Order: sequence, then C-alpha cells, then structure tokens
Amino acid sequence: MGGATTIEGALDLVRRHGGRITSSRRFLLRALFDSEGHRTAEELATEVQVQAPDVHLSTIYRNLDELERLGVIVHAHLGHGPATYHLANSVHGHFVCEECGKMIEAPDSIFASLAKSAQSRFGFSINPHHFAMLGRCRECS
Amino acid sequence: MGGATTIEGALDLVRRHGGRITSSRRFLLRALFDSEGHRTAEELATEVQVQAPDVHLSTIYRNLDELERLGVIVHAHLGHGPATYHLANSVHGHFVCEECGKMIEAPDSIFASLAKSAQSRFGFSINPHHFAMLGRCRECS
DNA sequence: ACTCAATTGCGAGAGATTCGCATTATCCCT
DNA sequence: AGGGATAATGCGAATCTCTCGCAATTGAGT
Repeated sequence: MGGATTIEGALDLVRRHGGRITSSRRFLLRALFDSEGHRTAEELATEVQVQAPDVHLSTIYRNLDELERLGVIVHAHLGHGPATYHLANSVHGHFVCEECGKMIEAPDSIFASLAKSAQSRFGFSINPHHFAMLGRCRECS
Repeated sequence: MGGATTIEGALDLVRRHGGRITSSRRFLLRALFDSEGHRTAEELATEVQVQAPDVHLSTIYRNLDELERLGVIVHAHLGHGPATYHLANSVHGHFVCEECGKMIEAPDSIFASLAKSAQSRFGFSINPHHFAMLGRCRECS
C-alpha cells in the first residue's frame, strides 16, 4: 500500500515530495519493476550499472532509502546476509529454511490468527513482512 | 532443551565436547546467567571486563559461538542493530515496536496456530525465536 | 613436570551500510 | 533560454558488527 504501480507513478511521488527526477532514479526503478525478485542493493547496483556504469553504490542506497520512505518499496531480512528490496505492492511474508536456505513466500492470510492473538493479548499490531520466519522446510525436517 | 541450567552444567557440557574450562568462559557464563536480559556481545564483553579486563571482544564472540553450538544460549535479532544473546532455556518469541523500539516477550503458545498452518500449507516447521516480529505497540498504533 | 591441542590476545580484514564534501544536475522563476 | 537555489551525485573514508590468522599462552591428561 502507499506505493505506486508504475515507474511513472513512482517518479510522480518523488516529485510531489520535493524530489527530482534523475537518471539514476529512473534506472533503479526500472530494475526494481523489471522483476518481482528479492534483490540486494549490490545486485540492483550491478543491474543499473549495465546501462549507467557511473552510478555509485552509495547512490543506490540513498535512492533505495528514499523510495522506501515514499512507500514504493520495502526491504526485508531473509537471513544473516544483506537486506533485500522489492516493490511494496507485492508484500508478503517469508519463510526461510535454516538448513538449506530455501525461501517460501506466504500470503498475509497465514498470519491472520497470529495477528489477532498479538492484538488481543498485547495490543500489538504485527507487520510480518520485515524479518523472515525461520524454520525447516519439508525436505530438511 | 539442549542447554544447561547452571554454570557448572554448561561447563560440563563444554568439557564433554572436548573443550577446556578457561576463566573467560567462566566469566562469560556468569554474565549470561546473572540476568535473563538480552545482551549484545559488546555488553557482555563490558560485563566480563569488569572482572577480567584482558578478555578480548573476539574471545567473547568465539565463546558465544561455542556456547550456542552446544545449545546453552541462543542469539536473536530484535532489530537492525547487533544480535542479542540469552540462555536457551528461556527461549521465547519477540515482538518489537518499529516506532518506539519497545520489546515484548511472548510465550511460544502464541505462535501455535501459525506453526500449524505453516506445517500444513508448506510442510514448514517454524522457529519463531530467531528474528523478532515487528509491528506497533499499543501506544504507537 | 611434559606434551599437545585448545584457547587467547591482538590486530587486520570482511561485509554491509552510512557519511562528508566538493561538484554536478534538475527544476523553478523570470 | 538563462540563472540561481538546492537536491542529488560520485567518491572515498568512516562506521558498525563480526570473523580470521597467527604467534603466544594455558588447561588437562600422562
């Protein structure tokens, strides 16, 4: 939610918040919209640099931060490595096997009853997207 | 489970696995057993160094790793900062407010129905202790 | 005591991310 | 179109957390 469903929509959002449209932003958004994958800042930088070799990794980080503040993307931690980024309009939970690293994307509905108990027991509204739920996949159990 | 309920029990476990009883291990275990808190490696090092100033941070990390392999302690990630360590015999889930940082410890039972759905839908056995569940606490909602 | 392997202290290194700063580029206003 | 304010960039250095290599030390069985 929040977010934007197209590159131009995202750029509009940037503009409306006093930001400027730069080519690194355009390239980064293109990389992000290109696939629904979970990619690290480094991977995104590599993709952007195919078209614009001078875009620096620190610029990627700064733009990722800004796009996250604007609600266009979110980042998630799937394990001990670097964070991964993806579009905010396809948020979901993550189950990651501690043994083999396999990742399963889960619809929010699977967290519904946890959300309810956390709310009634602690007044806490969960956001199940940010950190993965670890465990063992079928094969590794 | 796994674990050990006393310092001497933990040291026995170390010994039985071919490890040696050193004073830094004893001091570290004392710090860990001293309180049920969630403490970072750095905090534990500071505590240990009150009694034994020469114990190096890297020694703390190595001993924490070993104690975790033996099942005496576990580490959890409660946010973007450093990992926190605590005794394995008091594992629990963590709800952390994204706004104010407040942390709530939750009994495993609250994850029971999520565990059941993850198992039946994906054959996945969850371990809800490692990464915190983010969200908003009552005050910040 | 003696020996051998486990452990330690120390500093350097690695991985991910952030920061400072001078330079460049975008956008708004004539 | 031209100019000025300021957002954004490139670059390297710094930060934070944790890991590693290595020589020196120490614990524990004989």
